[in-house]
Amino acid sequence: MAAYYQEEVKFYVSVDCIIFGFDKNELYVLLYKRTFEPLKGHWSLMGGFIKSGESVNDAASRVLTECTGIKDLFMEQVGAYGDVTRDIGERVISIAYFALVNMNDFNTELLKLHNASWIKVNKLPPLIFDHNKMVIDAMAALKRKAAICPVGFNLLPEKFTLPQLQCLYEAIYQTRLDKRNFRKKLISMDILEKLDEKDKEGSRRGAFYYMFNEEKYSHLLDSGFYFSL
Amino acid sequence: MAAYYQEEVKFYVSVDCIIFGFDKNELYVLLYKRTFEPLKGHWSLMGGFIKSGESVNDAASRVLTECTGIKDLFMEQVGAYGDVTRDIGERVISIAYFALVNMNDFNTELLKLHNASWIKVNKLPPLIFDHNKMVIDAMAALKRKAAICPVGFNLLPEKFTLPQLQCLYEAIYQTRLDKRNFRKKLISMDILEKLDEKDKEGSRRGAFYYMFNEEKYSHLLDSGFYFSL
DNA sequence: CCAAAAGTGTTCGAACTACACCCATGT
DNA sequence: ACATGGGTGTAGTTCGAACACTTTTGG
Repeated sequence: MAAYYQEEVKFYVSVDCIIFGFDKNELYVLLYKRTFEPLKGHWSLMGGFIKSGESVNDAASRVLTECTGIKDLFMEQVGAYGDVTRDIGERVISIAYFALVNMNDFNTELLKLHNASWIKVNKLPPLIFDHNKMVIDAMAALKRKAAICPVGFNLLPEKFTLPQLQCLYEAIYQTRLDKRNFRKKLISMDILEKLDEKDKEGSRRGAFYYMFNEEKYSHLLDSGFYFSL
Repeated sequence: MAAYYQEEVKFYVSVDCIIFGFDKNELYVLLYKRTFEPLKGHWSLMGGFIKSGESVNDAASRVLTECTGIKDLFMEQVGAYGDVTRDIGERVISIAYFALVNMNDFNTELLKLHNASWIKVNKLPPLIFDHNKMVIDAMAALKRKAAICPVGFNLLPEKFTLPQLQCLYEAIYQTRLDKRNFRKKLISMDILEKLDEKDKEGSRRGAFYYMFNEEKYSHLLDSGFYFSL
């Protein structure tokens, strides 16, 4: 391959992943304690260096699969972070991604293995480098995305209840929503499938399970519908 | 400085700038014909490699200043582009930024010097690499941004008329807007200053000039107001 | 006097908000 | 029987969408 750009400088480039989870009415981020220098022992996002012959997206996928054990998570780029001194080791340019995962799919062994924990987004500890800013930016990106695309379902089990779904959106938007208005809107969209089965965990009466109907949704998209919450 | 990451690979990292301009009811992008290999002679965005000791944002500012002659343009990151083969020379990871500029502030000599031209966004030629995608993504970013922040004014002269402003938003959103509704909304926001002077270019009758009042706007922001169009 | 763009109010319907009570069930 | 969360409908308001005519003035 011709060396066109010889006189230019090269940089380390990494990806950092903001992995969101949801459980018991709270949004969580997956954080871990660094096991290597610099800043060994400090809280950090999951990340990794981009390897030769690997696209930036592929690197993010790889890191996500490594630390969740799940392939093909929903993920989206947040942005590039390029301050000269953002990494105190050496200069590293990093590209942040957020991902959405169903916390119940998770085996706790993997967490232990990586020295990782789920931390409530409202109670973030100080993170290394500019990782706090990354999480904040990722939250904003999630809000924007969740308002116009039905991505929230990635944070829930396949079968979920409407109260659960409402709690999820309340956690994402950091606000309270009216129960009746929320249900009305969701049901009128006609993208959910109501099951006969009930979840009896949360209450004596039990709440009906629903499933997101991908097919209906993409059909509606074709006919000019767009999701908005 | 300790060499913590020695075993990792380094990459060329560049910035590419989507510079938007507006004139005579049309949105333009500043493009240039490459004067160096690879793909010399092809249409391309303005870009440049990140230099040692320079942050990614600084690199974008530098490139913008170099090719517009203007400092402190409004600019915002679009995202990182990291496909392995996106650059046919060698592997380069690129971070795209869009910027907004008043086309009238422009000296045509600089354009000549860089072999650059203003091209209508609706009539983009094929660009090198993934630059077409970058422009499309930048358009989307501009739409999103313009809907929630008064950034459009950066594309206009300091003094502008309401019909001009409306045309600008029509160009950004790629749609027609109702004259009366548009004026009503803008004026009710109370962020514009009406001047006594008229622009007699566009019509016999002439249209009153307005100016964006930064101070009023930031004052309103403090009291919970938010821009939305 | 005519062409061409600037400027101006009102009405209608859709969508959002607010709000309170009954239901089902396990203990 | 009661405590707990699940489920339902309506009225009022606000906001955006649609819409047509008058004004100004240079040529």
